[in-house]
Amino acid sequence: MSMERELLLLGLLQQQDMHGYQLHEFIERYMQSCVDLKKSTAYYLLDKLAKEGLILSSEEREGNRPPRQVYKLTPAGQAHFLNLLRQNLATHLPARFPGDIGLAFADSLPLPEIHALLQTRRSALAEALAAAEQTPPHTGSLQLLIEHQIAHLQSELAWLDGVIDRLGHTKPG
Amino acid sequence: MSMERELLLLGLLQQQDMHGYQLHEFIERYMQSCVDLKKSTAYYLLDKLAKEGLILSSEEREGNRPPRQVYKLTPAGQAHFLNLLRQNLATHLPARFPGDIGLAFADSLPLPEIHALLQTRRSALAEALAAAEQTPPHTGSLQLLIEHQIAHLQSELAWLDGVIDRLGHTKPG
DNA sequence: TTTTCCATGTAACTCGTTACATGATTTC
DNA sequence: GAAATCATGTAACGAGTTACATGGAAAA
Repeated sequence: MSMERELLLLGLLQQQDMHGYQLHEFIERYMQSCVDLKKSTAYYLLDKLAKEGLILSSEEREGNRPPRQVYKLTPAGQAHFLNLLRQNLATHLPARFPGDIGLAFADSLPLPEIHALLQTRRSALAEALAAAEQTPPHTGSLQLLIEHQIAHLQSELAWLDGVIDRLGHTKPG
Repeated sequence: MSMERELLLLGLLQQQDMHGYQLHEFIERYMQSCVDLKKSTAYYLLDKLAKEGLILSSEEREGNRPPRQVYKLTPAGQAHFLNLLRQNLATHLPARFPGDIGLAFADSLPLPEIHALLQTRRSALAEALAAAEQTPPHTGSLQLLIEHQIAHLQSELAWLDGVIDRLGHTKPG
C-alpha cells in the first residue's frame, strides 16, 4: 500500500481509536482534498495493517447497531507511524497536472473554440476556489490543508487567466 | 486506460508518426511534469489503441537498427483525439497533495523536529523550482507546461514558507 | 413502506508496474 | 571485451475499484 494511505490510517488511529466506517466517513468529509479512499479499500487496508501487527481490532457494540471492529495502534504501529510521518514531512512530492496534456495539444483546435473550452475550465476552477473559501474553519492542522487548497487554487486561477489572456495574441505556428 | 494517457499518446502521434521507444523517450524528457509513463506501459497501451482501431502500425527499419513499429493515427483516432482534447480543455481536475497528510499529523512530533524536517522539504522544493527555472525555453505549447510548473512551484514554496514561519508561534493544543 | 443510514465484507476485474528475456549495435 | 543504447515484448504481481451481498435500524 502507498505510504500516504498507510500514514493516513495510522495517523487517524493514533489520534483516536476508530472503526472502518467512521474512518472512511472522516476522510471523505475533511480530507478529500488530499486523498481519495473508497470504502472497500479502507476495510481492506485495515485488515492488512492488522495482519502486519500495526493495529489491533476489538469488537464493540452500541445499542442495537451492527457490531463494529474498533482499531487501535500497537506500539509497533506507533513507531511505524512516526517514521512514515518523518519521511513524509521531509519529502517534496511533485504534483502532476493532467490538465496540461490538453494544453500541450491545444493548437489542434481553432482559437475561438480553445477560448470557449478554457472559459469552461476557468468556471469550474473558480467554483472550486469559492467552495474552498467558504469551508468553515477547522481545528489545528486540518485548517492548514484548507489554506493550502485555497492558495493553490488561487495560483491556478491566476495562471489560467494568464494563459487565456495570451491566447489572443499568439502567432499561428 | 485513463483519458489523459490516451490523449497524450494520440496527441503525440497526431503531430508526428512515431514508434514506441521514441514516444516514451519524448514523454520522459519533455513531459515528466504532467505524466509518468513507463516503457512497458507505453508498448502495452499502443497495442491496445491499435486493437481499438485508433492507430495503425507499420514495420520500418533504418540501417542495421532493430525493426520498429511506427504508429500513425487513423481517421477514427483523429476524431477520438479531438473529443478527448475538448473534454480535457473544458475540465478542471483537482490536484491532490499527498504531502498534506504529514502536515495534518505534524503535532505528533516536537516542534524543533518538525521544523528541521520541513526545512528539508523546503530545500527539495526550492531545488525543483530552480531546475524548472533553468529549463531552456521550448517551442509553442511545451513552453506553457514549463511556465505552469514554475508558477506552481513558486506558489508551493511561498505557502510552505508561510507554514514554517507560523510554526514558531503556535499555541500547543 | 420505501428509502436512507449503519456496518462489514467478498469476488471479479482493470490498470499499471516490476522484473525479466532477447538480440543486435555502438561506444568506451 | 564490457557497458550502454536501440527496440520490443511477456509473465507475474500488486494495488485499488466496482459491483454486489447482507441485514438490522432509523427516518421519511
